[in-house]
Amino acid sequence: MPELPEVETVRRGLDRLVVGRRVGRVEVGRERVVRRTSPEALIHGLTGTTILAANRRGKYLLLPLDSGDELMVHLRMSGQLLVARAGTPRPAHTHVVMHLDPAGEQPGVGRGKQRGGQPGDQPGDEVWFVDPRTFGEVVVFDPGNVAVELPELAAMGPDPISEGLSLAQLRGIVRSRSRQLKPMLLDQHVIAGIGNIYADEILHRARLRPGRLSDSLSPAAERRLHSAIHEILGEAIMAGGSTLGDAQYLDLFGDNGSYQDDHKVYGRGGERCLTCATSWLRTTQYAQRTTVYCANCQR
DNA sequence: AAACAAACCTGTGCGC
DNA sequence: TGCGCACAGGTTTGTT
Repeated sequence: MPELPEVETVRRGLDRLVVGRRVGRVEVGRERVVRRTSPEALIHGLTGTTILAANRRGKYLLLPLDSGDELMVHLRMSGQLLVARAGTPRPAHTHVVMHLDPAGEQPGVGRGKQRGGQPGDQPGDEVWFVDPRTFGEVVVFDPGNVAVELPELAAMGPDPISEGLSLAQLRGIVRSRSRQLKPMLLDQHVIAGIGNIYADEILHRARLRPGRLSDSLSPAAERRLHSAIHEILGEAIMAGGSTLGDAQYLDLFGDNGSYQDDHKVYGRGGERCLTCATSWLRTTQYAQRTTVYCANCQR
């Protein structure tokens, strides 16, 4: 489900509510979501640690811990990260639960107000990892050994938001290979964070067809692609991401995004193009993914 | 090097 | 109402 804007929205929620908090008890339900290591490794790696930051690279959430290890969460297609007061009934498919000590108990590290009560005088919060399809995963890894423990991180392309992607950089990327633009945008080794929704929206904004070869762009077209990547991702983050009809994507607090209301092509196959108002949007396939584009606007 | 297919799972919506 | 099929935001792996 979630692409860069959705993961970024979750990251901001973690930054507000989870960073600076100490992890108490950890529960693991289905082992599949900790398949990279084991339930014991996750529980041992998290229990008693304090979360120092909430970072994101592409669709990966990376939370450094005061132990020196790092927590990685990937939502894949149907994963959600939600916070709730301890004791709140959990939804189906809740596979990992992290109990957070009450806020304000950590001297020195706390971000929120030090609310001066005794530890334990209020229920702590819980962070839930919920994932019906169990494609997502949760792992504690050693960042000093990332090439072995999370090799895909080391091989990932630049993240346009968290790391930046200059026009010169994008020119280097598109000219150094001859790839169809849609599969290229989806390839996390090339640029990190773009998925099926935003690839289509970016190409429509840039007025480029999904099948155009990356090394066939004019300098002006390269500029349009560069601008579109930043504009679309930026607007989507401002809107809190896209929540589709099935409401699978919700942020940390259970709220939906609103960028779905601004989609110009995704999910609109067969409709008239909103931009040119003359052509009908075509649905086709690239990289085994449904792709919608306007043959009039996009060349 | 790049394109393609299948695989990993569960839920939902649609046609019959 | 019930059943079967197609399809879904992602990524990896193995083949052409």
